[in-house]
Amino acid sequence: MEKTKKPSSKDVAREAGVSQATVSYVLNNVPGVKIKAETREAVLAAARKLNYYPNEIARSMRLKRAMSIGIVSDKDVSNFRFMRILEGIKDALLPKNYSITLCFDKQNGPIAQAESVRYYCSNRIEGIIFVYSELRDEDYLYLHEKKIPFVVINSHQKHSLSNQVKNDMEQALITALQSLKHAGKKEVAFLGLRDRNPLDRRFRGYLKALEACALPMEERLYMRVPGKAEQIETFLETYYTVHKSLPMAILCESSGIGFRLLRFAARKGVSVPEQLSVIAIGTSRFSSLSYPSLSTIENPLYEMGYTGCQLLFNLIEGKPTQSIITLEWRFVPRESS
Amino acid sequence: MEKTKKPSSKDVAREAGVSQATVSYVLNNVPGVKIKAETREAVLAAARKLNYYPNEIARSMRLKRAMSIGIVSDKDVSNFRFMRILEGIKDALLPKNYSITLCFDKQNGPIAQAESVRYYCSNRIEGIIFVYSELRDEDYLYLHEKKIPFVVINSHQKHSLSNQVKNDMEQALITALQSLKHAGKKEVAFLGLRDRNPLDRRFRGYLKALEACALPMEERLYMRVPGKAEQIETFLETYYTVHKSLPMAILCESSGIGFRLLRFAARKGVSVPEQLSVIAIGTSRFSSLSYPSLSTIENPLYEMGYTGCQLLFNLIEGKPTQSIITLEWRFVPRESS
DNA sequence: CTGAAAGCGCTAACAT
DNA sequence: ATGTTAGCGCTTTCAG
Repeated sequence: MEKTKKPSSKDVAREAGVSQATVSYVLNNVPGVKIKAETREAVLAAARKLNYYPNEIARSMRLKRAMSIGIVSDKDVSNFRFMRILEGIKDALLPKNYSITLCFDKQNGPIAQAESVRYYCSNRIEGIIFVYSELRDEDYLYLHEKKIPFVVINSHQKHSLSNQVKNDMEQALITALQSLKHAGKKEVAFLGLRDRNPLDRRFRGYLKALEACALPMEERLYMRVPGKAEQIETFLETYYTVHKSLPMAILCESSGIGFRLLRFAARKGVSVPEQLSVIAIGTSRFSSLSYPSLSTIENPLYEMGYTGCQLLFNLIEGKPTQSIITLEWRFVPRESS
Repeated sequence: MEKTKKPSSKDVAREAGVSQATVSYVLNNVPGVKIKAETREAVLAAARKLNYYPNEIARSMRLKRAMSIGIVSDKDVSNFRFMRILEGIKDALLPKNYSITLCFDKQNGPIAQAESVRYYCSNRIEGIIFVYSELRDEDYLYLHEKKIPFVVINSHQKHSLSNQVKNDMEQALITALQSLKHAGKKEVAFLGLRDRNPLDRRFRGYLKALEACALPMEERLYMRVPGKAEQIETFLETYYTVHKSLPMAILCESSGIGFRLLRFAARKGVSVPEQLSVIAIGTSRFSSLSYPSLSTIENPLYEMGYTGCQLLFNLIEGKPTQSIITLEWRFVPRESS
């Protein structure tokens, strides 16, 4: 791997017949420094000729900024959600020319020894974004105390501490139910699993939305299936045999359950959305691929990444900023409603 | 965000009453430099007292090494596989104190303008690992020409070019079928989808393995279902009604299909593995969670990451190295076989 | 065994 | 409008 030494800004300066400073002024478009069009051209030409790339390390060193931020994520986040959030982060980073450093924090052990924190201390990164990874109270405290810029992007975090991008689905739920009501559906049922606590707030959100929309609230509309997702089919089968029909509209706890319901309806010859409207809570890669395509209420993943990153930059740059940002879920109507 | 300036090695030196050089010698354990135990202690104590972390940027600058490698991955890799490979990479990186920089290469456009290459040119990374992302022939050429250290970790790459970690499942398939034969299974069927080209090599591998094991090769054992994974159940239902039984052993194209088969068997009261042995091709997070747990033939994901990273380091450091490494899949017997 | 000093490539006062 | 120069924090000859 015979390395031909890379050209430095000095080389460019010599080639263009100017000083190193001028090269820096031109290449960085330093505001307040006027350069004659002629010299500017000469510099750019020289840089192109030598195929010059500024050495980011030297730049970092001089600016005393790492030009990178650390991302630590839970291993079990689905790739789809993680990537979507990353895209948001990346786009917020792009104009700043910052890079992303992946950190592998061990779940156990004090955060002071986590890779992300060590990277921060050794100037490899300027701040940390925790994506869907659980932070303990003492971790929050430590990060604050050490004045480490950080942001938590997480929908399941229990308490509302600072530096957090949260999300709220109440409004989107109301919009969704409202649209069902306008379509003439006089009742909206809820289909989900009973034994899964983390998603319980979806059921509670549904109840609140029912109330807000003045839709009937009755026990028989709460289709909460014990066991695992596989039981949904069996449940529907039984329900259908007993009632000889399904509710006019069903809100599903997750898109997975939404797809199951669609399949069931197709098998029974129940037409969607005429006889049955289906809306699912949650973002899925397949929502628009099913037939009929699945109406969903989606987490603002991209925005969570984008906004979270901007929040982090405000912290890094010491700008005043909100410490908790709440983003709204979106109702995305498709063919099934 | 009031920054209290971080201590430098100079501060540590002053605190310990030694020179900056000595601090460097001690902290880096420079080979060939003997330090009196007494001064060493003084330095370490001072470092601890000041809570000193070496500035990695300055270090990079001086060493002219970025101390980071770039990872570019296809967005559609499942998180499970990607993370497993990353763990391998990470572990290979750990003793070297290198970090991982995520690169977002656009699929289209010349690789010369991809983020990974730009990062390399500007000294942010020392090499690139492409994980499951398609590289065109001209990309290979470009990377070689520019002498950029890179490695491709990819099972689906069509042609065998250089700098690649490939994998081979032939041996593992033979081991698996052999074990079925020893368990007294006189025939092994294949269950998979017909209309999916990328996995076709699994079926071909199965045929080869049958031959190697001297097991019967008959059309009726090739259960290749047209359509999508959902059709598997219907297919099995029909098959079972017609034949009144299932083959004694079935090799499944993917773990998803394996789970479907297990469920079907349970429903029909077919005991696994006594009446039916099941083995699936592919790594899954759930293999050991089903009942009975699913025997699988697994891609060496972790090793692909680990070895790929070592290969990259050989390239970076200019050491002689194999340019293509092939890793073997593994047969992991569990309860279902 | 330890210290003094040079210098990596860049930017930003300060000069001119 | 552009050049001169100091120095970011570290490693590493070279001297002692």
